[in-house]
Amino acid sequence: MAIKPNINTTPVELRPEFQFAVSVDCVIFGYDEDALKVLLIECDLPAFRGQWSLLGDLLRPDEDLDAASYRVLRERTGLENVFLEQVHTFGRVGRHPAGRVVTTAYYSLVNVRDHQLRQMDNELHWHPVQEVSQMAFDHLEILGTCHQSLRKKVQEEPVIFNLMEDKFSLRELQAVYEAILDVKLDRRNFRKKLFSTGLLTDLGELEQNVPHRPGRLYSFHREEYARMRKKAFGGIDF
Amino acid sequence: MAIKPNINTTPVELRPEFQFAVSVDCVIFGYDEDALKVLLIECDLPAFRGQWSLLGDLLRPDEDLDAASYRVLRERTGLENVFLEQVHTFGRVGRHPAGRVVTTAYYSLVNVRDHQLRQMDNELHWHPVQEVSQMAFDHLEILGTCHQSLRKKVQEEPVIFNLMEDKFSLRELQAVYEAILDVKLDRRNFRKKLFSTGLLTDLGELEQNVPHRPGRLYSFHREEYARMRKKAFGGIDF
DNA sequence: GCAAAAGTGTTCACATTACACCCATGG
DNA sequence: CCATGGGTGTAATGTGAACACTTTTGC
Repeated sequence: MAIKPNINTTPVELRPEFQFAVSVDCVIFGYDEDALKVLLIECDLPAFRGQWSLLGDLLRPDEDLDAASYRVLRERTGLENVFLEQVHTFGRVGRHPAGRVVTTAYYSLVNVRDHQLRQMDNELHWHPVQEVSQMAFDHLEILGTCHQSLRKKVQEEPVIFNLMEDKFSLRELQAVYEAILDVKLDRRNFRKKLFSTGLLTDLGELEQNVPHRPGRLYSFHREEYARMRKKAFGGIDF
Repeated sequence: MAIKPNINTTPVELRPEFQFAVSVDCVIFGYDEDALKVLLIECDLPAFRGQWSLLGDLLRPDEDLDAASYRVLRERTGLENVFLEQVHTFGRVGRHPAGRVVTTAYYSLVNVRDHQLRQMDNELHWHPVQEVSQMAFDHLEILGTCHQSLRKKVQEEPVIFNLMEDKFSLRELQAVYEAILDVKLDRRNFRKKLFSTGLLTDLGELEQNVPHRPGRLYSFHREEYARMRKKAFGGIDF
Protein backbone atom coordinates (compact mmCIF):
# COMPACT_ATOMS: atom_id res chain seq x y z
CA MET A 1 0.00 0.00 0.00
CA ALA A 2 1.67 3.18 -1.22
CA ILE A 3 1.78 6.30 0.88
CA LYS A 4 -0.17 9.03 -0.84
CA PRO A 5 1.57 12.34 -1.47
CA ASN A 6 -1.03 14.78 -0.15
CA ILE A 7 -1.07 14.43 3.59
CA ASN A 8 -4.50 16.00 3.87
CA THR A 9 -6.11 13.19 1.95
CA THR A 10 -3.99 10.45 3.48
CA PRO A 11 -5.77 8.37 6.11
CA VAL A 12 -4.06 8.90 9.41
CA GLU A 13 -3.19 5.20 9.49
CA LEU A 14 -0.85 5.75 6.58
CA ARG A 15 0.91 8.94 7.58
CA PRO A 16 4.62 8.38 8.15
CA GLU A 17 4.61 9.89 11.63
CA PHE A 18 2.14 7.23 12.73
CA GLN A 19 4.18 4.36 11.36
CA PHE A 20 6.40 2.07 13.38
CA ALA A 21 8.64 -0.87 12.91
CA VAL A 22 6.99 -4.04 14.23
CA SER A 23 8.96 -7.13 15.12
CA VAL A 24 8.45 -10.55 16.60
CA ASP A 25 10.78 -12.09 19.16
CA CYS A 26 10.79 -15.80 19.84
CA VAL A 27 11.69 -17.28 23.19
CA ILE A 28 12.60 -20.79 22.13
CA PHE A 29 12.59 -23.13 25.10
CA GLY A 30 14.20 -26.52 25.17
CA TYR A 31 15.16 -29.00 27.85
CA ASP A 32 18.62 -30.53 28.02
CA GLU A 33 21.10 -31.63 30.64
CA ASP A 34 18.68 -31.27 33.53
CA ALA A 35 17.83 -27.65 32.80
CA LEU A 36 15.32 -25.53 30.96
CA LYS A 37 17.20 -23.73 28.21
CA VAL A 38 16.55 -20.90 25.84
CA LEU A 39 18.02 -20.48 22.37
CA LEU A 40 19.88 -17.17 22.00
CA ILE A 41 22.00 -15.42 19.43
CA GLU A 42 24.82 -12.98 19.88
CA CYS A 43 23.64 -9.47 19.24
CA ASP A 44 25.29 -7.72 16.29
CA LEU A 45 24.27 -4.18 17.21
CA PRO A 46 27.07 -1.94 18.47
CA ALA A 47 24.93 -0.79 21.39
CA PHE A 48 24.72 -4.35 22.70
CA ARG A 49 27.96 -5.85 21.45
CA GLY A 50 28.66 -9.19 23.05
CA GLN A 51 25.27 -9.50 24.70
CA TRP A 52 22.74 -12.18 23.96
CA SER A 53 19.47 -11.58 22.24
CA LEU A 54 16.30 -13.45 21.40
CA LEU A 55 15.67 -14.64 17.87
CA GLY A 56 13.53 -12.09 16.16
CA ASP A 57 12.91 -10.25 12.97
CA LEU A 58 10.92 -7.39 11.56
CA LEU A 59 7.40 -8.00 10.39
CA ARG A 60 7.20 -7.89 6.63
CA PRO A 61 4.70 -5.80 4.70
CA ASP A 62 2.55 -8.68 3.48
CA GLU A 63 3.00 -11.05 6.38
CA ASP A 64 0.57 -11.91 9.17
CA LEU A 65 2.03 -11.33 12.63
CA ASP A 66 1.80 -15.01 13.57
CA ALA A 67 3.37 -15.97 10.26
CA ALA A 68 6.37 -13.81 11.07
CA SER A 69 7.05 -15.75 14.26
CA TYR A 70 6.76 -19.07 12.43
CA ARG A 71 9.12 -17.72 9.79
CA VAL A 72 11.73 -16.72 12.38
CA LEU A 73 11.54 -20.17 13.84
CA ARG A 74 11.81 -21.89 10.49
CA GLU A 75 14.65 -19.71 9.25
CA ARG A 76 16.69 -19.95 12.43
CA THR A 77 16.08 -23.50 13.54
CA GLY A 78 14.75 -25.34 10.50
CA LEU A 79 11.77 -26.43 12.54
CA GLU A 80 8.21 -26.46 11.27
CA ASN A 81 4.97 -27.28 13.05
CA VAL A 82 6.32 -26.45 16.46
CA PHE A 83 4.37 -25.22 19.43
CA LEU A 84 4.30 -21.43 19.36
CA GLU A 85 2.24 -19.09 21.46
CA GLN A 86 1.92 -15.33 21.57
CA VAL A 87 2.52 -13.92 25.02
CA HIS A 88 2.80 -10.17 25.16
CA THR A 89 3.64 -7.10 23.13
CA PHE A 90 6.32 -4.70 24.29
CA GLY A 91 6.13 -1.15 23.05
CA ARG A 92 8.10 1.17 25.30
CA VAL A 93 9.37 4.18 23.42
CA GLY A 94 13.05 3.66 24.16
CA ARG A 95 13.24 -0.09 24.02
CA HIS A 96 15.28 -0.23 20.79
CA PRO A 97 18.32 2.00 20.28
CA ALA A 98 17.93 2.27 16.49
CA GLY A 99 14.45 3.72 16.65
CA ARG A 100 10.90 2.93 17.59
CA VAL A 101 10.18 -0.78 17.38
CA VAL A 102 7.12 -2.46 18.81
CA THR A 103 7.70 -6.15 19.34
CA THR A 104 5.40 -9.07 19.96
CA ALA A 105 6.89 -11.89 22.01
CA TYR A 106 6.13 -15.55 21.38
CA TYR A 107 7.43 -18.59 23.11
CA SER A 108 8.08 -21.88 21.48
CA LEU A 109 8.68 -25.34 22.87
CA VAL A 110 11.03 -27.56 20.92
CA ASN A 111 12.83 -30.83 21.37
CA VAL A 112 16.51 -29.97 21.63
CA ARG A 113 17.54 -33.30 20.16
CA ASP A 114 15.52 -32.77 17.02
CA HIS A 115 17.48 -33.65 13.91
CA GLN A 116 17.27 -30.23 12.27
CA LEU A 117 18.31 -28.35 15.37
CA ARG A 118 21.60 -30.20 15.65
CA GLN A 119 22.89 -28.89 12.36
CA MET A 120 21.98 -25.31 13.08
CA ASP A 121 23.79 -22.04 12.79
CA ASN A 122 26.66 -21.94 15.24
CA GLU A 123 25.97 -18.37 16.28
CA LEU A 124 23.08 -19.82 18.22
CA HIS A 125 23.50 -21.21 21.70
CA TRP A 126 21.33 -22.85 24.28
CA HIS A 127 21.50 -21.12 27.65
CA PRO A 128 20.12 -22.35 30.95
CA VAL A 129 17.23 -19.98 31.66
CA GLN A 130 18.22 -19.73 35.31
CA GLU A 131 21.65 -18.44 34.44
CA VAL A 132 20.71 -15.72 31.98
CA SER A 133 21.17 -12.48 33.87
CA GLN A 134 21.74 -9.92 31.16
CA MET A 135 20.47 -9.51 27.63
CA ALA A 136 20.31 -6.98 24.83
CA PHE A 137 17.33 -4.62 24.52
CA ASP A 138 14.51 -5.47 26.96
CA HIS A 139 14.95 -9.13 26.18
CA LEU A 140 15.54 -10.14 29.77
CA GLU A 141 12.11 -8.78 30.63
CA ILE A 142 10.62 -10.59 27.64
CA LEU A 143 12.30 -13.83 28.66
CA GLY A 144 10.97 -13.43 32.20
CA THR A 145 7.44 -12.79 30.99
CA CYS A 146 7.54 -15.82 28.71
CA HIS A 147 9.01 -18.03 31.42
CA GLN A 148 6.20 -17.04 33.79
CA SER A 149 3.67 -17.66 31.06
CA LEU A 150 5.14 -21.10 30.42
CA ARG A 151 5.03 -21.98 34.11
CA LYS A 152 1.37 -21.18 34.21
CA LYS A 153 0.63 -22.97 30.97
CA VAL A 154 2.27 -26.30 31.86
CA GLN A 155 0.03 -26.50 34.91
CA GLU A 156 -3.07 -26.05 32.79
CA GLU A 157 -2.41 -27.89 29.56
CA PRO A 158 -0.13 -30.73 28.43
CA VAL A 159 2.15 -28.51 26.36
CA ILE A 160 5.19 -30.01 28.06
CA PHE A 161 5.25 -32.91 25.61
CA ASN A 162 6.53 -30.52 22.97
CA LEU A 163 9.80 -30.46 24.88
CA MET A 164 10.10 -34.24 25.08
CA GLU A 165 11.33 -36.79 22.61
CA ASP A 166 8.74 -39.14 21.18
CA LYS A 167 9.57 -41.77 23.77
CA PHE A 168 10.32 -40.77 27.33
CA SER A 169 10.38 -42.19 30.82
CA LEU A 170 8.38 -40.81 33.69
CA ARG A 171 11.60 -39.74 35.38
CA GLU A 172 12.49 -37.60 32.38
CA LEU A 173 9.01 -36.10 32.26
CA GLN A 174 9.08 -35.29 35.96
CA ALA A 175 12.52 -33.73 35.62
CA VAL A 176 11.22 -31.38 32.92
CA TYR A 177 8.31 -30.29 35.10
CA GLU A 178 10.70 -29.73 37.97
CA ALA A 179 13.06 -27.67 35.84
CA ILE A 180 10.29 -25.44 34.51
CA LEU A 181 8.53 -24.93 37.82
CA ASP A 182 11.68 -24.97 39.95
CA VAL A 183 10.12 -27.27 42.51
CA LYS A 184 10.65 -30.84 43.68
CA LEU A 185 7.69 -33.10 43.03
CA ASP A 186 6.76 -36.28 44.84
CA ARG A 187 7.44 -39.20 42.53
CA ARG A 188 4.49 -41.36 43.52
CA ASN A 189 1.99 -38.52 43.35
CA PHE A 190 3.43 -37.42 40.03
CA ARG A 191 3.00 -40.86 38.51
CA LYS A 192 -0.52 -41.18 39.85
CA LYS A 193 -1.51 -37.81 38.47
CA LEU A 194 0.02 -38.30 35.05
CA PHE A 195 -1.51 -41.75 34.60
CA SER A 196 -4.89 -40.42 35.68
CA THR A 197 -4.89 -37.96 32.78
CA GLY A 198 -5.05 -40.82 30.31
CA LEU A 199 -2.61 -38.96 28.09
CA LEU A 200 0.26 -41.42 28.36
CA THR A 201 0.58 -44.40 26.07
CA ASP A 202 2.65 -47.19 27.60
CA LEU A 203 4.89 -48.32 24.76
CA GLY A 204 5.85 -51.58 26.49
CA GLU A 205 9.50 -50.71 26.00
CA LEU A 206 12.26 -49.94 28.48
CA GLU A 207 14.97 -47.33 28.66
CA GLN A 208 18.34 -48.34 27.23
CA ASN A 209 21.82 -47.65 28.56
CA VAL A 210 20.84 -46.16 31.90
CA PRO A 211 23.12 -46.92 34.87
CA HIS A 212 20.21 -48.15 36.98
CA ARG A 213 17.02 -50.08 36.62
CA PRO A 214 15.46 -48.98 33.30
CA GLY A 215 12.05 -47.34 33.37
CA ARG A 216 9.16 -47.89 31.01
CA LEU A 217 8.85 -45.63 28.00
CA TYR A 218 5.71 -43.68 27.20
CA SER A 219 4.48 -41.44 24.43
CA PHE A 220 1.99 -38.60 24.50
CA HIS A 221 -1.47 -39.74 23.47
CA ARG A 222 -2.37 -36.90 21.10
CA GLU A 223 -5.59 -38.41 19.86
CA GLU A 224 -6.91 -38.85 23.37
CA TYR A 225 -6.07 -35.23 24.13
CA ALA A 226 -7.90 -34.08 21.02
CA ARG A 227 -10.95 -36.08 22.15
CA MET A 228 -10.78 -34.56 25.63
CA ARG A 229 -10.65 -31.04 24.27
CA LYS A 230 -13.52 -31.69 21.92
CA LYS A 231 -15.65 -33.04 24.70
CA ALA A 232 -14.79 -30.16 27.04
CA PHE A 233 -15.57 -27.53 24.41
CA GLY A 234 -18.83 -29.18 23.46
CA GLY A 235 -20.24 -28.43 26.90
CA ILE A 236 -22.38 -25.48 27.93
CA ASP A 237 -19.63 -23.01 28.66
CA PHE A 238 -16.14 -22.39 27.35
CA MET B 1 13.22 9.91 14.42
CA ALA B 2 13.60 11.12 10.83
CA ILE B 3 13.82 8.71 7.94
CA LYS B 4 17.18 9.07 6.29
CA PRO B 5 17.27 9.72 2.55
CA ASN B 6 19.79 7.10 1.49
CA ILE B 7 18.10 3.74 1.84
CA ASN B 8 21.41 1.90 1.86
CA THR B 9 22.49 3.57 5.08
CA THR B 10 19.07 3.50 6.70
CA PRO B 11 18.66 0.80 9.34
CA VAL B 12 16.07 -1.64 8.13
CA GLU B 13 13.92 -0.72 11.14
CA LEU B 14 13.42 2.71 9.68
CA ARG B 15 12.75 1.93 6.05
CA PRO B 16 9.23 2.91 5.04
CA GLU B 17 8.36 -0.50 3.66
CA PHE B 18 8.92 -2.00 7.10
CA GLN B 19 6.73 0.51 8.88
CA PHE B 20 3.20 -0.12 10.05
CA ALA B 21 0.43 1.64 11.82
CA VAL B 22 0.04 0.34 15.37
CA SER B 23 -3.13 0.79 17.37
CA VAL B 24 -4.61 -0.17 20.69
CA ASP B 25 -8.19 -1.38 21.10
CA CYS B 26 -9.88 -1.39 24.48
CA VAL B 27 -12.56 -3.85 25.44
CA ILE B 28 -14.22 -1.96 28.26
CA PHE B 29 -16.33 -4.27 30.38
CA GLY B 30 -18.99 -3.17 32.80
CA TYR B 31 -21.83 -4.85 34.64
CA ASP B 32 -25.35 -3.45 34.57
CA GLU B 33 -28.90 -4.73 34.55
CA ASP B 34 -27.94 -8.32 35.22
CA ALA B 35 -25.55 -8.58 32.29
CA LEU B 36 -21.91 -8.20 31.40
CA LYS B 37 -21.65 -5.29 29.00
CA VAL B 38 -19.06 -3.84 26.70
CA LEU B 39 -18.70 -0.20 25.73
CA LEU B 40 -18.82 0.29 21.95
CA ILE B 41 -18.86 3.15 19.49
CA GLU B 42 -20.47 3.40 16.08
CA CYS B 43 -17.88 2.94 13.40
CA ASP B 44 -17.39 5.94 11.12
CA LEU B 45 -15.58 4.13 8.32
CA PRO B 46 -17.57 3.66 5.10
CA ALA B 47 -16.55 0.01 4.94
CA PHE B 48 -18.27 -0.68 8.26
CA ARG B 49 -21.02 1.94 8.28
CA GLY B 50 -23.53 1.31 11.04
CA GLN B 51 -21.49 -1.41 12.72
CA TRP B 52 -20.11 -1.26 16.22
CA SER B 53 -16.47 -1.01 17.03
CA LEU B 54 -14.20 -1.12 20.06
CA LEU B 55 -12.67 2.06 21.41
CA GLY B 56 -9.23 2.39 19.97
CA ASP B 57 -6.70 4.76 18.59
CA LEU B 58 -3.40 4.82 16.81
CA LEU B 59 -0.23 4.65 18.82
CA ARG B 60 1.55 8.01 18.81
CA PRO B 61 5.22 8.46 17.96
CA ASP B 62 6.39 9.22 21.49
CA GLU B 63 3.93 7.15 23.44
CA ASP B 64 4.47 3.85 25.20
CA LEU B 65 2.05 1.15 24.09
CA ASP B 66 0.46 0.81 27.52
CA ALA B 67 0.16 4.59 27.76
CA ALA B 68 -1.84 4.61 24.54
CA SER B 69 -4.45 2.29 26.01
CA TYR B 70 -4.72 4.41 29.16
CA ARG B 71 -5.09 7.49 26.96
CA VAL B 72 -7.92 5.93 24.96
CA LEU B 73 -9.68 5.09 28.18
CA ARG B 74 -9.18 8.54 29.63
CA GLU B 75 -10.20 10.37 26.47
CA ARG B 76 -13.28 8.29 25.83
CA THR B 77 -14.59 7.65 29.30
CA GLY B 78 -12.96 10.22 31.55
CA LEU B 79 -11.72 7.42 33.77
CA GLU B 80 -8.27 7.26 35.28
CA ASN B 81 -6.64 4.55 37.37
CA VAL B 82 -8.84 1.81 36.02
CA PHE B 83 -7.97 -1.84 35.71
CA LEU B 84 -6.43 -2.44 32.30
CA GLU B 85 -4.70 -5.51 31.00
CA GLN B 86 -3.06 -6.36 27.74
CA VAL B 87 -4.45 -9.52 26.18
CA HIS B 88 -3.29 -10.15 22.64
CA THR B 89 -2.00 -8.49 19.49
CA PHE B 90 -3.80 -8.95 16.21
CA GLY B 91 -1.83 -8.47 13.04
CA ARG B 92 -3.50 -10.19 10.12
CA VAL B 93 -2.63 -8.50 6.84
CA GLY B 94 -6.16 -7.72 5.80
CA ARG B 95 -7.69 -6.87 9.15
CA HIS B 96 -8.10 -3.14 8.45
CA PRO B 97 -9.57 -1.91 5.14
CA ALA B 98 -7.58 1.35 5.06
CA GLY B 99 -4.20 -0.34 5.21
CA ARG B 100 -1.94 -2.38 7.38
CA VAL B 101 -2.66 -1.86 11.07
CA VAL B 102 -1.35 -4.05 13.86
CA THR B 103 -3.47 -3.69 16.97
CA THR B 104 -2.91 -4.63 20.58
CA ALA B 105 -6.06 -5.47 22.53
CA TYR B 106 -6.55 -4.57 26.18
CA TYR B 107 -9.52 -5.15 28.40
CA SER B 108 -10.62 -2.87 31.12
CA LEU B 109 -13.01 -3.34 34.03
CA VAL B 110 -15.00 -0.30 35.07
CA ASN B 111 -17.92 0.51 37.28
CA VAL B 112 -20.75 1.48 34.97
CA ARG B 113 -22.29 3.78 37.57
CA ASP B 114 -19.13 5.80 37.93
CA HIS B 115 -19.84 9.52 37.89
CA GLN B 116 -17.70 10.35 34.90
CA LEU B 117 -19.09 7.59 32.78
CA ARG B 118 -22.64 8.82 33.08
CA GLN B 119 -21.92 12.10 31.37
CA MET B 120 -20.05 10.54 28.52
CA ASP B 121 -20.16 10.95 24.80
CA ASN B 122 -23.49 9.78 23.48
CA GLU B 123 -21.97 8.00 20.53
CA LEU B 124 -20.92 5.37 23.04
CA HIS B 125 -23.26 2.60 24.11
CA TRP B 126 -23.15 -0.30 26.49
CA HIS B 127 -23.99 -3.61 24.83
CA PRO B 128 -24.66 -6.94 26.51
CA VAL B 129 -21.66 -9.05 25.56
CA GLN B 130 -23.88 -12.06 24.92
CA GLU B 131 -25.88 -10.19 22.30
CA VAL B 132 -23.06 -8.75 20.23
CA SER B 133 -22.98 -10.84 17.09
CA GLN B 134 -21.38 -8.57 14.54
CA MET B 135 -18.73 -5.89 14.71
CA ALA B 136 -16.48 -3.82 12.48
CA PHE B 137 -12.97 -5.06 11.59
CA ASP B 138 -11.98 -8.19 13.49
CA HIS B 139 -13.40 -6.70 16.66
CA LEU B 140 -15.75 -9.59 17.32
CA GLU B 141 -12.75 -11.89 17.51
CA ILE B 142 -10.97 -9.42 19.78
CA LEU B 143 -14.02 -9.18 22.03
CA GLY B 144 -14.21 -12.96 22.20
CA THR B 145 -10.56 -13.30 23.09
CA CYS B 146 -10.85 -10.67 25.82
CA HIS B 147 -14.02 -12.24 27.19
CA GLN B 148 -12.29 -15.60 27.48
CA SER B 149 -9.31 -13.96 29.10
CA LEU B 150 -11.58 -12.25 31.62
CA ARG B 151 -13.34 -15.52 32.45
CA LYS B 152 -10.03 -17.11 33.26
CA LYS B 153 -8.78 -14.13 35.20
CA VAL B 154 -11.78 -13.78 37.53
CA GLN B 155 -11.23 -17.36 38.64
CA GLU B 156 -7.63 -16.65 39.53
CA GLU B 157 -7.56 -13.15 40.95
CA PRO B 158 -10.07 -10.81 42.57
CA VAL B 159 -10.26 -8.44 39.61
CA ILE B 160 -14.03 -8.59 39.70
CA PHE B 161 -14.19 -5.85 42.33
CA ASN B 162 -13.25 -3.36 39.63
CA LEU B 163 -16.71 -3.90 38.20
CA MET B 164 -18.49 -3.33 41.51
CA GLU B 165 -19.46 -0.18 43.32
CA ASP B 166 -17.63 0.55 46.54
CA LYS B 167 -20.38 -1.07 48.57
CA PHE B 168 -22.09 -4.18 47.34
CA SER B 169 -24.14 -7.08 48.60
CA LEU B 170 -23.11 -10.68 48.18
CA ARG B 171 -26.07 -11.20 45.86
CA GLU B 172 -24.75 -8.51 43.55
CA LEU B 173 -21.25 -9.96 43.63
CA GLN B 174 -22.51 -13.44 42.86
CA ALA B 175 -24.63 -12.12 40.01
CA VAL B 176 -21.55 -10.54 38.43
CA TYR B 177 -19.61 -13.79 38.65
CA GLU B 178 -22.56 -15.63 37.14
CA ALA B 179 -22.85 -13.15 34.29
CA ILE B 180 -19.17 -13.35 33.42
CA LEU B 181 -18.86 -17.11 33.68
CA ASP B 182 -22.37 -17.87 32.41
CA VAL B 183 -22.99 -20.40 35.15
CA LYS B 184 -25.27 -20.69 38.18
CA LEU B 185 -23.45 -20.80 41.50
CA ASP B 186 -24.65 -22.23 44.79
CA ARG B 187 -25.39 -19.35 47.12
CA ARG B 188 -24.18 -20.96 50.35
CA ASN B 189 -20.96 -22.25 48.85
CA PHE B 190 -20.35 -18.90 47.19
CA ARG B 191 -20.69 -17.06 50.51
CA LYS B 192 -18.45 -19.52 52.29
CA LYS B 193 -15.77 -19.25 49.64
CA LEU B 194 -15.80 -15.48 49.41
CA PHE B 195 -15.66 -15.05 53.18
CA SER B 196 -12.81 -17.53 53.41
CA THR B 197 -10.68 -15.33 51.15
CA GLY B 198 -10.63 -12.63 53.82
CA LEU B 199 -11.02 -10.02 51.10
CA LEU B 200 -14.45 -8.76 52.13
CA THR B 201 -14.92 -6.05 54.70
CA ASP B 202 -18.32 -6.19 56.37
CA LEU B 203 -19.45 -2.56 56.44
CA GLY B 204 -22.19 -3.22 59.01
CA GLU B 205 -24.68 -1.56 56.68
CA LEU B 206 -27.69 -2.93 54.84
CA GLU B 207 -28.97 -2.53 51.32
CA GLN B 208 -31.55 0.22 50.81
CA ASN B 209 -34.70 0.16 48.71
CA VAL B 210 -34.70 -3.49 47.79
CA PRO B 211 -38.09 -5.21 47.52
CA HIS B 212 -37.03 -7.97 49.89
CA ARG B 213 -35.01 -8.49 53.00
CA PRO B 214 -31.94 -6.25 52.65
CA GLY B 215 -28.54 -7.89 52.56
CA ARG B 216 -25.40 -6.75 54.26
CA LEU B 217 -23.02 -4.50 52.36
CA TYR B 218 -19.34 -5.27 51.90
CA SER B 219 -16.32 -3.59 50.39
CA PHE B 220 -13.21 -5.08 48.85
CA HIS B 221 -10.37 -5.25 51.35
CA ARG B 222 -7.56 -3.90 49.14
CA GLU B 223 -4.95 -3.72 51.87
CA GLU B 224 -5.47 -7.36 52.82
CA TYR B 225 -5.12 -8.33 49.16
CA ALA B 226 -1.87 -6.38 48.90
CA ARG B 227 -0.58 -8.23 51.97
CA MET B 228 -1.59 -11.59 50.51
CA ARG B 229 0.21 -10.89 47.26
CA LYS B 230 3.30 -9.71 49.06
CA LYS B 231 3.41 -12.84 51.16
CA ALA B 232 2.85 -15.13 48.15
CA PHE B 233 5.58 -13.47 46.11
CA GLY B 234 8.05 -13.62 48.98
CA GLY B 235 8.06 -17.42 48.78
CA ILE B 236 10.47 -19.65 46.91
CA ASP B 237 8.83 -19.60 43.51
CA PHE B 238 6.81 -17.05 41.52
C1' DG C 1 27.19 -56.18 46.79
C1' DC C 2 26.55 -51.48 46.05
C1' DA C 3 24.57 -47.39 43.95
C1' DA C 4 20.72 -45.56 41.67
C1' DA C 5 16.37 -45.18 40.26
C1' DA C 6 11.81 -48.02 39.25
C1' DG C 7 7.70 -49.35 40.88
C1' DT C 8 3.88 -49.46 44.17
C1' DG C 9 -0.75 -47.82 48.35
C1' DT C 10 -2.50 -45.80 52.19
C1' DT C 11 -3.61 -42.19 55.20
C1' DC C 12 -4.81 -37.50 56.34
C1' DA C 13 -6.12 -32.86 55.64
C1' DC C 14 -8.54 -29.91 52.98
C1' DA C 15 -11.62 -28.22 49.33
C1' DT C 16 -15.75 -28.75 46.72
C1' DT C 17 -20.38 -30.11 46.14
C1' DA C 18 -25.08 -30.89 47.14
C1' DC C 19 -28.79 -29.72 49.66
C1' DA C 20 -33.44 -27.23 53.03
C1' DC C 21 -35.25 -24.40 56.33
C1' DC C 22 -36.55 -20.16 58.73
C1' DC C 23 -36.15 -14.94 58.57
C1' DA C 24 -36.74 -9.98 57.24
C1' DT C 25 -38.52 -6.73 54.25
C1' DG C 26 -41.67 -4.35 50.70
C1' DG C 27 -45.74 -4.33 48.55
C1' DC D 1 -50.06 -12.64 53.62
C1' DC D 2 -47.27 -13.24 49.91
C1' DA D 3 -43.16 -12.86 47.08
C1' DT D 4 -38.38 -12.33 47.17
C1' DG D 5 -34.11 -13.02 48.47
C1' DG D 6 -31.07 -13.16 53.20
C1' DG D 7 -28.87 -15.95 56.19
C1' DT D 8 -27.24 -20.38 57.97
C1' DG D 9 -24.69 -25.94 58.56
C1' DT D 10 -23.72 -30.62 57.53
C1' DA D 11 -22.61 -34.77 55.13
C1' DA D 12 -20.41 -36.92 51.08
C1' DT D 13 -17.11 -36.80 47.81
C1' DG D 14 -12.90 -35.67 45.52
C1' DT D 15 -8.23 -33.89 45.46
C1' DG D 16 -3.56 -33.04 46.93
C1' DA D 17 0.22 -34.07 50.16
C1' DA D 18 2.99 -36.90 52.88
C1' DC D 19 5.39 -40.93 53.30
C1' DA D 20 8.82 -46.37 52.95
C1' DC D 21 9.98 -50.49 51.18
C1' DT D 22 11.12 -53.94 47.62
C1' DT D 23 12.91 -54.63 42.84
C1' DT D 24 15.90 -54.24 38.88
C1' DT D 25 19.78 -52.96 36.50
C1' DG D 26 24.90 -51.41 35.66
C1' DC D 27 29.17 -51.30 37.50
